[in-house]
Amino acid sequence: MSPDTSRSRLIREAKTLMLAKGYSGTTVDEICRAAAVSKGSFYHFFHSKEQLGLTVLDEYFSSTLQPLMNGPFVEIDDPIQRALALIEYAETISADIWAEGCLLGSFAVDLAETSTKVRQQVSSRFLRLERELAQIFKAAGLGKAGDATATPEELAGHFIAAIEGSIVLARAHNDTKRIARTIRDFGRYIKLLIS
Amino acid sequence: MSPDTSRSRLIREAKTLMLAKGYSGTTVDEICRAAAVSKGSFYHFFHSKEQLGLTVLDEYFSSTLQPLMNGPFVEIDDPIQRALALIEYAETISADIWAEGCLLGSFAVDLAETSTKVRQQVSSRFLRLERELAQIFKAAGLGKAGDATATPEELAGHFIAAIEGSIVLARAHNDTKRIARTIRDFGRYIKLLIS
DNA sequence: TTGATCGGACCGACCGGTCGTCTTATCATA
DNA sequence: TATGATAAGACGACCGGTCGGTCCGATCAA
Repeated sequence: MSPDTSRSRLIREAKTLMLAKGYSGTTVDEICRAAAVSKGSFYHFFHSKEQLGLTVLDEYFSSTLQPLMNGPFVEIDDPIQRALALIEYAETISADIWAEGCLLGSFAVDLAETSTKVRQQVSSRFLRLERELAQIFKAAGLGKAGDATATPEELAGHFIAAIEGSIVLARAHNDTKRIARTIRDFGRYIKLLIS
Repeated sequence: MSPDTSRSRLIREAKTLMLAKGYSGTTVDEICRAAAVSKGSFYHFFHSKEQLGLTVLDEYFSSTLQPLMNGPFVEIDDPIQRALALIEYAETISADIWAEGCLLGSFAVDLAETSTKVRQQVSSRFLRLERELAQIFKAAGLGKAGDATATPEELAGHFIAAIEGSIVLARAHNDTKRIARTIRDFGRYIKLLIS
């Protein structure tokens, strides 16, 4: 599963450290030390710290965020029940997958005005999530009405924002449970829209 | 209003730079250069970078976030209309006050695991906002019912999370309007709870 | 033998922070 | 009104250490 090569160790330790202290707050020396790899080896595998960052971002998305969209809810046929199950699933696993923060959000805050390349990667990955969520919400019949109702895209944006924001608050208050609580409340909103 | 002393210039430029590049990504030399102040003077006014950070945090809260809670809505007598006006007010001014990000959220992400002092300051200021919001929601009769309804505190937490998260997404997508859009959608939720 | 992998000394620039010195405003005393 | 003591403010060279990144020789499997 995780091969434990020098390269994979560098990525893994970089992910942990950057989640804890941000991109700028994490040094290459520190990553090398944690991965028990020399600096020469580091620059054999990555030609810059930024390139490692992009690689870590990719790994984070496909190993942590993508699985979220492949939860058990995908097998539910009724689109309304599927949408509700998705939110419930997110609530259930939230404490596990976001206990240390979210790398997309962290990189967005840290690097949006510093590295265009990172910003674009973060943006496109958030958009991918948003599109998938909007599709599920739309299939559930959400956001079809006139003026006063949200579009599926707005609901998806609200959902992701609530999650990302609650991750920030969880860090600030040192209280992981906040994430699940906020997701649960977003679920109440969706239930109101359905009924 | 803003005195333009060396000290105030240091705080102002530090705020701008730290919003743009985060705490770790901003150096003391850089702040001194932007404020046209020598390094000796910097350490005459602040005995460390962290102390400047705490000062900037304080200034940011009282000059940017506290005014949000003193908007025109405070003069509305009907508690329901007041709650709705608060959300609308937040939506209106969101593009202005959060165009460059939110220092509370940024510091939470950057420093929560590095500096206990900063984390506590961020936490207590988020809590202050949350309590005030919860009070307004509670007065509007929100969250009094049984099991299936959110408490005023949960709604306030959801509101702040949605705002903080949308600020992160706005940075990621380089699109400030996202913040207002998310706040508007939270307003729809509150309207549903009222009716 | 060759190319991937690894090791770590080394680089110039920059980090947060110190220090001694100079200038300027304040103010009691003569 | 002139004087001298005091202190706040300003300055930038300087400190040891660390930054991201380079370089080249050693090691190892094919």
